[in-house]
Amino acid sequence: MSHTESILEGLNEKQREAVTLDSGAALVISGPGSGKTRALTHRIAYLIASSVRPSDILAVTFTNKAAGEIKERVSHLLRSAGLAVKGLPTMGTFHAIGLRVLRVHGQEIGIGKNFSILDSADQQALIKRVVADNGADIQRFKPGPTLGKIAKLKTELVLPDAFVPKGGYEEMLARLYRDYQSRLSAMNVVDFGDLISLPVHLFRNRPDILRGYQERWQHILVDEYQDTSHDQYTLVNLLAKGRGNLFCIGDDAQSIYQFRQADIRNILNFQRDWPDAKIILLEQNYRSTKTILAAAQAVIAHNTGQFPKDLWTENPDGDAVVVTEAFNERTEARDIVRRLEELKGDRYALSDCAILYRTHAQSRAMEEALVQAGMPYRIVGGLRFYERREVKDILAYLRLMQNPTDLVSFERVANVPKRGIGPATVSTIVSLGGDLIEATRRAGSGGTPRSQAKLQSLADLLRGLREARTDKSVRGMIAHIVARTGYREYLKTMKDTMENAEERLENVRELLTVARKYDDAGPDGLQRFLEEVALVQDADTLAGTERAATLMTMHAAKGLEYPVVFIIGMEEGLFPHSRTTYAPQEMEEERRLCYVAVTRAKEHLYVSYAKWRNIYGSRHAGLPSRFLDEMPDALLARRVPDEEAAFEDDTITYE
DNA sequence: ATGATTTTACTTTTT
DNA sequence: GTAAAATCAT
Repeated sequence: MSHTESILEGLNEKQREAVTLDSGAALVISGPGSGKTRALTHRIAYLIASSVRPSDILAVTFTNKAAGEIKERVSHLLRSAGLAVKGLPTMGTFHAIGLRVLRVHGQEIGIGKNFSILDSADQQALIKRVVADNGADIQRFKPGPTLGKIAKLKTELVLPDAFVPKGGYEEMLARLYRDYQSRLSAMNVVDFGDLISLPVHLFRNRPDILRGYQERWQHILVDEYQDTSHDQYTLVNLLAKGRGNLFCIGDDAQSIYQFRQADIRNILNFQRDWPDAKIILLEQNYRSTKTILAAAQAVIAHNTGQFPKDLWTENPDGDAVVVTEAFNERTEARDIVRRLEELKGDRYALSDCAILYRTHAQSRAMEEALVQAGMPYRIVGGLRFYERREVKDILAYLRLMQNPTDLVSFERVANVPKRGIGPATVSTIVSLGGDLIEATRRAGSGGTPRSQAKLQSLADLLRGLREARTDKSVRGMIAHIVARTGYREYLKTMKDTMENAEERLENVRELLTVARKYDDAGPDGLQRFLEEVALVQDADTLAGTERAATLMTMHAAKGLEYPVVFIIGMEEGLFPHSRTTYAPQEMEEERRLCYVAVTRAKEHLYVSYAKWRNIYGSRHAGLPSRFLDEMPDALLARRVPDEEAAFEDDTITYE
């Protein structure tokens, strides 16, 4: 058997067609459970088997997890096809690719080589300062939304100078944007948006540099194309305009990140951009029962302007979708726990079950019921590892070592652990600008003897840490920081419980484990470590292999599948969420989210709603979600559990 | 500068 | 209802 034959083995006709396409542009619309990753990985392996050099290939994904999985599967495919190739294609997230370009060409756009990356919380802190310092009304320019508007301008590739404000609000926004951006460069940092938009601007201004990348990446493949934003789209198109070999795969019906600037038009208008593009539809579903698939399709049919597709499956009909009306969120949760108990006795493990909800806040009632029943569970999302306070503190120290002008990091650690340096003093130091360690030292030569001493000791501490950078590994530096700052003692004195301090220390140890990878990296170790933690936010070791049910938002569930899926809180106002009910576009996105949630289920799907629900402390009557009405009755089995069980330990359920 | 108290706000979030 | 942020005493 030839190499290519081996790679094509086991693919269905459509998959094979996608994998073996000739050069040129192609769009593969891949329904849920239709083998999207399979098509993508086999395509890459096929190209290599057809003697394309691996280094000529660029594959772009949205998550590190996806990039890792593709890498893994491609090398496995190549190995089992008996192909010995040296090197693998360039595979990574949009942001990782952008970062690579910036590291090489930082000089050309004046950000140098040693910039660091601001994460979302840091951006938040910075924008607050900018809003305050410009005398903007905090009510009209709340940090989150303001940052959102700036991010949007960046994805639209509008630079501060090119932004033409209309009206007073935008006048101020323009000022804030300009100021925000100039502070970024003053600190020598970039935000996430810059990782994509700066390379695009670079390529537009420097065709010579673009040319080099076009030559280098002759085959470009993009995963989850429906989620690309305008700048990502432009980046891909600029690169692909070289050889014209562009392979995009995705599903317009699963576009659920428009609130994060994903632009569904990128996939819908693919043919306009690439008139000769081949379009292939993967419509066979290997995941769900006929019933589940039919329910999902019935819902999504209420949207307009999707790629027409007709999903089908050879899987059995399966059971009806069970629709449960609960009295309130607690009875809803208890009902699910009872159901989990039954399933557990049957042929399912808890790890086969996922409980999906629209908002994180909904997890609590569910958790309480699970804890009460002594049933193990794990929650995906919520507070992530790199967002934890202790981790951020240590990282801020490290970033300050790498980049002494990073004032966001400086502000974070200046008084952590508490050393009597308040906001007033910090802003004095910051206003001196430049190297903040140096600025601290200079600020320490004035003022009262008392504050002098404090500042000098902070300056000494930071200087000592920075010197440690030259002869210590990242791991050594973290240990050094913890030791020299008295961080351990600080954690213990915090008004937290003891176990909490222990848990926080455990997180610091976990950070050491991550850092170990860079032990042998030499002088670049720190920079590379900081890049990894900036770009890999979900470092939560997916140690969820134990027998536990999984709880997560519907967004977090995208790309996953479970034999048994529960969707809770199917009520108007919650899902679709009240904030989205009026704009048709957002309504359609909610519906796609429902489609995504439903199609996670392989064998059994349970959906539920509550007649009464506590939201922010007050009680609200709930109506079943319109999405339930959109599922044909023939596919549903409705039930209303006996409410007596609900009341027995629930005496204060009255008005 | 810091600890206590009140006010406020609150969808989703691959990087 | 909660948790973070703003405000108020010390």
